[in-house]
Amino acid sequence: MEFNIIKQSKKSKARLGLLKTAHGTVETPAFVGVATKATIKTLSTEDVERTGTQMLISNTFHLHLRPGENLVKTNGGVHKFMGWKRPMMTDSGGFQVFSLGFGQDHGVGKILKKGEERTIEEGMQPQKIKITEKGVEFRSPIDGAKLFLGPKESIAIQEKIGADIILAFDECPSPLADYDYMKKSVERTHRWAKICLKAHKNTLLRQGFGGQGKQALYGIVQGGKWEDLRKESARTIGAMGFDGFAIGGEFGYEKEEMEKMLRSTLGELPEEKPRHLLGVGHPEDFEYMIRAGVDTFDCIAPTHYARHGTAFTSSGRIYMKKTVLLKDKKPLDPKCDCYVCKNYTRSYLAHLFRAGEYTGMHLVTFHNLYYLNNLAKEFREKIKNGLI
RNA sequence: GCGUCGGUGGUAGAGUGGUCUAAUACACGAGACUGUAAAUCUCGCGGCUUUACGCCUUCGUUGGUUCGAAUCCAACCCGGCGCA
Repeated sequence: MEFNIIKQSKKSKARLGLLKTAHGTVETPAFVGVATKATIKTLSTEDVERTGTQMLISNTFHLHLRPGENLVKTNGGVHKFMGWKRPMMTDSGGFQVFSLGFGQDHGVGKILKKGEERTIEEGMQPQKIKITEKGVEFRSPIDGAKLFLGPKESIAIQEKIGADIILAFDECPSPLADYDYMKKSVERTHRWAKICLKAHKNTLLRQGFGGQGKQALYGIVQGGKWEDLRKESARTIGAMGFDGFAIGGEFGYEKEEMEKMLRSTLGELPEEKPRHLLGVGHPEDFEYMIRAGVDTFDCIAPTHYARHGTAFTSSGRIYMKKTVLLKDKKPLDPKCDCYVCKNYTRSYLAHLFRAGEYTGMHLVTFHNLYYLNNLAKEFREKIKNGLI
């Protein structure tokens, strides 16, 4: 993997870049589609290409559970397995430490709403999983079987899955974590990062080091909403020799606060290396993330929301189940060039959603992904033209 | 015409003397969702209001029994089935 910054904005930290991998080049800033189980739900891989998606992220934990990394490997790796020709990354399973742990216990997402008062203190453990120095004991959501995932395991699995970019195994701490919990958690994530780096280096040495197919490894910065922890984490991870970086966890409530936190975090990382922001990407997030200097970012919103009936459009969100839409013969988004907007009416899409037809989810998923990819493209244009 | 079974909220369908505005499901309405536990979840769904488990109105219609009826009785109306 190679990363070239083509243009650095003078107005902000935004930059235009080219992320080159063995499976092609990603023009950054770019939206990364979430293909957790090696598929964008409801779309064929060909459909995903047609949405303009440049890169996908799959998940170590989920592919390990099913079908198992060995099966992926015997199919020639995840690209061949799913027929995807463009770049790919895999998440390490770190997010599942949160979502299957404290996230599920407290019914909260990674970004907290204002007014939440519960806290997680140092030493506390989630109900369903157990976090130790070695890693995390999980229960399979499929059959309840006991599983263990730690830094070494995660890297070994990701090497077999074979994405272009893999991530260090981290703890994605709950936004409810207090300062002391966060501090300990970040320190452990740093220790795990070191183990991941060493494990992957050993693999590369065994393989004869380098070559076009060399898998890049990103370190993950944590620290929650505390600026000192974020900076410390960025400095520590930034100095370890990773190929790039990912920012995980939550970092504030308000968009302005998030931008500020992101900027100070990214300010501690080596400029020349790519930064990926994990799991943030509502349309409203694009501007501040890109202005802060984020190169790539993934988010389940376009695909997840689509299946739940929410479309992202140039005039805001549209809820597909509203009765009034049945009488609306306009395209989903008149300003969009995607084939859904060119060929179908809101009326028809609303009908499909009311009827519970899969095609509705498929079409809105397609549109949402197209819309976000196009939005990223518009921001690249803005950087190019010095507007942002 | 006789016999028989049955008529419950938008629909289907529980309930067979008080704890019934009436289970449950669906439909409908309003929300939520940011490295996917998720084609999911939450809330509302007779009316009114000082939003309380307060008042009023509802279980085909009318009348009756009872302290009290969706529940028991009578007549009537409507529907299914059987026999003429």
